[in-house]
Amino acid sequence: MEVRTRFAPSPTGFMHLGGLRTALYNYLYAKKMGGKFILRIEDTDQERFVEGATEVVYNTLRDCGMVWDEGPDVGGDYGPYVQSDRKDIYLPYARQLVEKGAAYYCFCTKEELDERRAAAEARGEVFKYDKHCLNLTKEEVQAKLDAGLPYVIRLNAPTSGETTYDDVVFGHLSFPNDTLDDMVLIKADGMPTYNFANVIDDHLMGITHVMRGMEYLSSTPKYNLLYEAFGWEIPQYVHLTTVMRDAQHKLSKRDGDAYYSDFIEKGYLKEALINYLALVGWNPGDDREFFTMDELVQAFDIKRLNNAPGIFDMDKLTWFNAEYIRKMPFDEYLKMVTPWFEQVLSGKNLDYRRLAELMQSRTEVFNRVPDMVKFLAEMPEYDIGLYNNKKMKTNPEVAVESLRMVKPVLEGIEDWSENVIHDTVMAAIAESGKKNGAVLWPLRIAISGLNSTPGGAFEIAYLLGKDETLRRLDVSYEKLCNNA
RNA sequence: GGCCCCGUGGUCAAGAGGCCUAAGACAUCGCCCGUUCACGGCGGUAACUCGGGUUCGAAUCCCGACGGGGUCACCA
Repeated sequence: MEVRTRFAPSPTGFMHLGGLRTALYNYLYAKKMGGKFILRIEDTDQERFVEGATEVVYNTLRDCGMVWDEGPDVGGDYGPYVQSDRKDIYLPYARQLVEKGAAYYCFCTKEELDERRAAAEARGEVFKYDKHCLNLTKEEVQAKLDAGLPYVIRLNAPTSGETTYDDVVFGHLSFPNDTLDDMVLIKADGMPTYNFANVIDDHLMGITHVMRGMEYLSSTPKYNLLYEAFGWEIPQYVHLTTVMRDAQHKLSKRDGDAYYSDFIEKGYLKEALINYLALVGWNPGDDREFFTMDELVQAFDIKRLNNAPGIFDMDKLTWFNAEYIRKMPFDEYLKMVTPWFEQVLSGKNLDYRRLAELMQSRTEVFNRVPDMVKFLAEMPEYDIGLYNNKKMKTNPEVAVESLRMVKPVLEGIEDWSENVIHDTVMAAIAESGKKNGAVLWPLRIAISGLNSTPGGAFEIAYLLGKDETLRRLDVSYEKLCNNA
C-alpha cells in the first residue's frame, strides 16, 4: 500500500523548528517509501487566525525543498486541504457516532464545567467529565435539541479496561481507560475540535502514517476509540520527541531562536539548518553527518528515530553552518556576504572580492561578518598593549623601531598590489635583519587596531589602500611615540 | 497530584547479553602549520543516574528509587 504522510500545521505566522523537523521527517519518509506527502492546514480556531500565516508555511517548506504532493494550493484527490473549508463534513460523522452509542450530546455549559473542575481541583482530585448528560433519555435530548439549547458532542469513553497501541518510536504502549476523558468532538459553535477533525481528515485523506509530536502520546488512545467506533483502520503512529533548548525547556519563541525565520535572518543557511535538524532525534546508523535533501531521503529510516528528547545545540548548528559556507562556491559566497559588508563598509570602495576570499573560511554565521570587517571603515581605538606579543618578540619599543623602518618602504611602493607590498616589505625586513614577526605584527596592529583580523598585514594594507594605510601608520606611530 | 514517556561524556549520538579496558561528531584543552586570526593536521580531558535482581557474563533483560519531560480545555 502506498505510504501517505501529512504535515498539518496550524498557521500561526511562524514556522517553529520543532514543526519544521516534523514536516521534514514526514517528507523524508514519504519520499523514501515512494509515497505521498500531504500538506493540510488546520485552522479550526478562528480566533487565532493570522493574516498571511499560511504563506509562511508554504514559503518555508518550499524554501527548504519539501514539496508536497497534495495540499491547499496544489490540490489533490482528497481536498479541500484547509480545515475551515471542510467544516461541514464533521458533524455528520459525529452524529453517526451518537447513533452507534459511541458519542452523546452534552448540554452542560462551560460555566458549569469550570465550576465543577474548580471544585474537583480544590479537593485535590483530577477532574473528569462525569457523563452527566449520558443519562439523558432520547426524549430529553430531543426536547433540548428542539428547544435550541447549545450543545456539544462528546466521546463516550469506556471506564474500565485498557487501551493499547504500538508506536513505531516508542513501542508497545498501554493506558488505563479510567483515565480517559469524554473529550468534546463537536464544539458548541458547531466546529469540530482539533482532535476530532484530525481523525476524520486523516482517515478521509488516506493517511497511513501519522508522524507528530509526542505531546499526543497520551491522547492517542482516544483517537483509537474513534477509529474503532467508525470501524476504520488505525494508522501507524510515529511520535516524535521534543526538540529542547535545554534539559528543562523546549525551544521557545521567548528565546528568539525557535523560528525558522529567526535563523535565516541571522545568516544561517537553510541547508545547514535542515541538515542539523534532521540529526536531532535521528541518525543514519553510520558516521555520515552531511546530507543534501536527496541524501536524507535515501538514508532516512523510520526505525532509527530516537525516543529520547534532544537538545538543540546552537554550537553544532553553527559548526554545520560554517562548514556549508566553506564548501560554498566562491561566487555564491560573495553574493551572499556582500549585503553584510555593505552594512558597515558602504561607500568605502573596498575590494569586496578579495575581502570575501579572506572571509569565507572565517564566516560561521553571516551576522557576525559586520563586526569582523568594520575596522576597515574606521580605525578602532586600541591600547598599545596590543603591541606586546612574546611569540612575535615584540613590544611597544620594538614596534616603534619597526614602524619607523617600514614606513618609508611602504611610501616607496608605486604599484599597490598585494604581491608587491608583500615582496617589497619582506625584502626590506630581510635587509634590516629583523624578525618577520617583529615587523609584521606591529604593522598589522598599527593599521587595524585589532588583536586578530581576517588576513595579515599585507592583505589589510592592500584592502585599505595606500593613502589610508599610511595615514593609519602615522597616527599609530604618533600614539606609540607619545606612550612608549 | 493521576496517567504516560524518557535516562550513555557539557551536547548530538553508536551500542539491541560477551566484539565495550564504550565508536564518531560538536564544544573544550594542548601541540604543529614560525605574519595574527580562521582553515587544516595531530593529540588530550570527559559518559553507561543510583540500588537491587536474572545470568557464567549487563550500558544492553526485570524491579524499585531518583531525575527530566509530556498530558490531564468547547486550544491546536
